[in-house]
Amino acid sequence: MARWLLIFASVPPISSPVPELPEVESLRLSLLPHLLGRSVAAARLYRRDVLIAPGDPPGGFPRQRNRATLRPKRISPADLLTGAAIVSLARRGKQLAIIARSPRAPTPEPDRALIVQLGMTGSLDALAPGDKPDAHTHALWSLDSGLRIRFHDPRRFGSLRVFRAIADLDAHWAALGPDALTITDADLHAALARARRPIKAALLDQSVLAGVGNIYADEALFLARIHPTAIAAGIPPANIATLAAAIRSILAAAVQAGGSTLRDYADANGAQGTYVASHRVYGRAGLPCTICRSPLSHALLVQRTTVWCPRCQPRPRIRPH
DNA sequence: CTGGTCTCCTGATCGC
DNA sequence: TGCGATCAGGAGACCA
Repeated sequence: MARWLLIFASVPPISSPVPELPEVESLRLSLLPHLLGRSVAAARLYRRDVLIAPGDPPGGFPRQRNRATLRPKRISPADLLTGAAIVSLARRGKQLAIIARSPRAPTPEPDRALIVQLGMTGSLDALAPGDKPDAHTHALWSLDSGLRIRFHDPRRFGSLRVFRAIADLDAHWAALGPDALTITDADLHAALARARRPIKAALLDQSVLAGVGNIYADEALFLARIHPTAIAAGIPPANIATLAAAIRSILAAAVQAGGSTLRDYADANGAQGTYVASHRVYGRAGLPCTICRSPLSHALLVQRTTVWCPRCQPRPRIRPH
């Protein structure tokens, strides 16, 4: 029993209300020791609409009102990794890939993968022994170790994506921009060079840069003192370099914080998620800027709440052609 | 091709 | 106390 508790306690739910790159990376790191080398003894799918498989209708499967245990046609048990051995966990942007090898794979190389996309409210965590999957549990994997991992997502913006070959996963990820955690000045400059739209919109586009969401976009722009509506391609290279550095440092700090959350949680004091990112602008509209004390501005940009400091992030002057 | 808008979904919060 | 309205947001569909 003690062993069970130890395993369970070290696979915590993610800490942030909205999983972005740091939360996914923390999740990946926390899952590694439990999943690597393990085989999937059984997998169960409760909602077909969270799964995206080759050949599915464009726009995804019809939304399902009620939860049910499924043995869906056109999906083999192997698609959910049943019987496969987990070889590695990879991340690109906010996507987490479970890479596995089927028992009778023709080569020793991994031959399939499952991408977990957490969306807004998704999580991947251990189901405590004795607990039953609740209404928001959409998939459940039982490992040969006895550990049960669930995909939990109340709002169902998340998804599971099936890949029957590693080449297909590579192709899927090739459509994403460079990973934000290690973005270089040159790569960010190249990614934004032809973007004639507000920098905030470009940063949120995963095909431009993979891993930045609404929270970190605002935080990085604040740190780099760039106005969110500045046209991306018109931002001077020096400022783009500052922005790249801001993105890297903010994300890296948040990944570290995820690690500290892990340790806090292992203390079993119930204070899981005690780390709350010290946001400078996100969620602080109208409050004083932490640098100049001006009230922070806010507006809707690309359908997203956007907060910035009108003094620290001055609106760029329109440059004539 | 690019970029802007709509839509999916449900828990939390707010006003009356 | 209750209940309806509103909001939040990732990313794919869709359209100009």
